[in-house]
Amino acid sequence: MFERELLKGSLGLMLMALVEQGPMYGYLIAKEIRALTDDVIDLKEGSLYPALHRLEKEGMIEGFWQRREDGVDRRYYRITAAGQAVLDERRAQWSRFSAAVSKVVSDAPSQ
Amino acid sequence: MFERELLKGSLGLMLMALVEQGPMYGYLIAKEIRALTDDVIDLKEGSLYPALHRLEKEGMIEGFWQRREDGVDRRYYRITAAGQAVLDERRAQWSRFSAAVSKVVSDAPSQ
DNA sequence: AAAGGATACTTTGTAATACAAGGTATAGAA
DNA sequence: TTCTATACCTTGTATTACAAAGTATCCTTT
Repeated sequence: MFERELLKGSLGLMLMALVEQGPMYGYLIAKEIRALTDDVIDLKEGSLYPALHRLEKEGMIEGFWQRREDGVDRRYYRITAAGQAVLDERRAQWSRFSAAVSKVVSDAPSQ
Repeated sequence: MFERELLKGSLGLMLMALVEQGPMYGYLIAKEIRALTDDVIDLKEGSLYPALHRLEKEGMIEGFWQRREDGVDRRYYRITAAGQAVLDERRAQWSRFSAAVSKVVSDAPSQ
């Protein structure tokens, strides 16, 4: 990912936002993000799984194993009540922050 | 700064965007960013000065000392030609990235 | 049948960087 | 005199995305 540093701080937010819509597992989350963003954000496994573990450890999401018919186990995650509250907060924070950066960065010189 | 991680990757961009408008020195840049963003982004000195040094070392901006009447030295920075090219690129990148995050994070469930 | 790719999860080590906390120095206000 | 604002600097730390490696299954292609 060439926007490596940009991703920091917004990855957890995106993961929580996706999991909020219903139980999802890691691999699918990565695919969803690629699809939604036209490959602008292409999450690597070394980022994705540690981030999910981190969020689970913090109590933001909770994971559970689900066995498919073919015997393959997948770890689904859903958002917790605490996670929902933090998500709402972080969503607002992202709005403020991205608007602030855009303002500073915007082509138009001040005034 | 409570949005510490969010800032990563966008700080250099903001500094270059401000310096693009004309020579500015560090302390003033921090004040400008606070003013423009209504204190949403409050740059700490431990972030600001190393970031300016980094950008200068990379050849994105160039600094020069200017002495005020009272004898105080200030280090002004202006953007370089190379920096201007990179800034244009990063500005576009920021647009793509922030739009992508906003899409993933947006309240509306997909479809 | 063998090879490759997609699916699906995991781990270890590394590089990058915002910031806390300390420092220096001057000028003006309380 | 003490405090605040101005203006710069540095060292050490915590965080975290990612590269790279591994495990295992299934399906498609050669």
